[in-house]
Amino acid sequence: MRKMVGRSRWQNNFSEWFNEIVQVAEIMETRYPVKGLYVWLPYGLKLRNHVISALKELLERTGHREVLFPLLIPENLFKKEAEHIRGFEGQVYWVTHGGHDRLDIRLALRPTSETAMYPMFSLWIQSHADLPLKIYQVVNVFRYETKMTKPLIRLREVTTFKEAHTAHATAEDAERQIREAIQIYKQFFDRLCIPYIITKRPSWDTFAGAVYSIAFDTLAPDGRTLQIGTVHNLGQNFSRVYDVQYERVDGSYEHVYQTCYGISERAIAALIMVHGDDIGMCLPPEFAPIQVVIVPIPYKDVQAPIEQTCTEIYERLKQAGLRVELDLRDLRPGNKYYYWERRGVPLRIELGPTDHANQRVTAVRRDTGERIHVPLDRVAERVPQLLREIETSMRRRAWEEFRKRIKTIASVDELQNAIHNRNVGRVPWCGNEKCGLEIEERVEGSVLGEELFTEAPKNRSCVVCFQQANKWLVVARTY
RNA sequence: GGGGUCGUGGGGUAGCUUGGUCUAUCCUGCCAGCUUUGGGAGCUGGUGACCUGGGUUCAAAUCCCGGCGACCCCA
Repeated sequence: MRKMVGRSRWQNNFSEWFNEIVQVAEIMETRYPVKGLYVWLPYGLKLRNHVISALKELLERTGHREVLFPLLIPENLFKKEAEHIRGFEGQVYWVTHGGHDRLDIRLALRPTSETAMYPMFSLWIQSHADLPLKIYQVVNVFRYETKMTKPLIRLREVTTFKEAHTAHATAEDAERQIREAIQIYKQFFDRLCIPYIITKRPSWDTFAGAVYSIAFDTLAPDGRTLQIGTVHNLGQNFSRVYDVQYERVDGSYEHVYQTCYGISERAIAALIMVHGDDIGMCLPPEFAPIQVVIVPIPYKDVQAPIEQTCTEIYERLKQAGLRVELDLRDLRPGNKYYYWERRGVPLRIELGPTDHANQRVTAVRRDTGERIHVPLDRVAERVPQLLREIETSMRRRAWEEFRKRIKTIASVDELQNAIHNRNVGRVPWCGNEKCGLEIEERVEGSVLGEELFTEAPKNRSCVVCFQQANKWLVVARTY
């Protein structure tokens, strides 16, 4: 049996690895001549579409309806909510001209869509019967990043922003919606086999205009966390400004309570990085553009029958609903192995003279390198089974690796040490903003927030002020 | 926000310090042919590059300035 592929470059030269794989696996063309903009290639776009479908399915199943808003937002609407604009104004692209004419009102390329949508909400929502309103869209958004850009991770055009927006009659219902959103995102990332930690962002890192923000973070091989999803409770901050009111049963009026939540193509970045190794990607079968590749090994005297059998297998798997590719190119088998392995195809089926003589194929798992002989007449049942096994073990392995790198720690010094060693630190915290900010001063990481869905620390003292701690604060280097 | 390094065929590079036989090196890729096929085969032939704009100079891949782009470090 072949040993699992190494991960030294993946881990120690992650940035280089990532940039190379994104290109070599034909996810994106990174040479587009504008900073922070990239081209989706056919293979990458298929991957992207599968990811989008999975989330759409989860959103539709929970009563969200898809819409599509314009890209341009007039300045006066965009600037209505003071906090919101304060958070975004430094990174907005403005359209100032139409042809030769200077526009009277500048138009923003949406950095996010609250200010485009909520004026419409005020037209759409009249009575309590219109609530809750739950919509989403998958669009591009623009943010003028001044920092170094990186494909799929830090972009000036986020091309795959899956944003949901909801409106509710009561604060309680908005809270319920937050919990639903978290459940949806959990299921989504579970399907992607991406591990995550959920935190409530600290007050100084809340989404501009939100009451509070909750975020999902995963971990890159280089020890930085990657924010892959956010859920915001907007309270009535926006509905007051955009005058989104509804009429109650008793005839009185109230502003709606809102939430919004979004996921970008960072989910795809996570998919690539979390499951990668030194050769390249390894994609969970649900999302792999090609789930199975068949590689014939055509020795001269048996070439025709082997290719014939491969074609039959190909047809059979295709009929079983799998995304399968038959590689008949005139290349050596080894060359083809590397080719498909880099692209993350989860399962390879080889058929050579020995297999042929024994009426079997050799299946090779991308995640473990394990070789499995499958009788020809059982291929159609065994392959889907193997794909399920691959998914399960990919998910388990990813979570195991993730958990190992979340370190529970009792002092600031140890925290700095853990972060330095490419881990995520989890420290007892009193809940005071001052202590949180001091931690950011004293270690080379940032506060992700207070960990949610976990037991509060017992008999522990805050690592800064040594008062009774009631929360776990998660700290890491971040993207 | 501050500092630094760099830009040569599709990818990776040599050449730059000391300007001139650079008609630009090597590896890889790609195309054609032969030969091969159980982990990146071999041989032959072919294809293809000095980021951009200005400046210095008899002469610029090489020196200077701007732009665009890439990467790294610090806050």
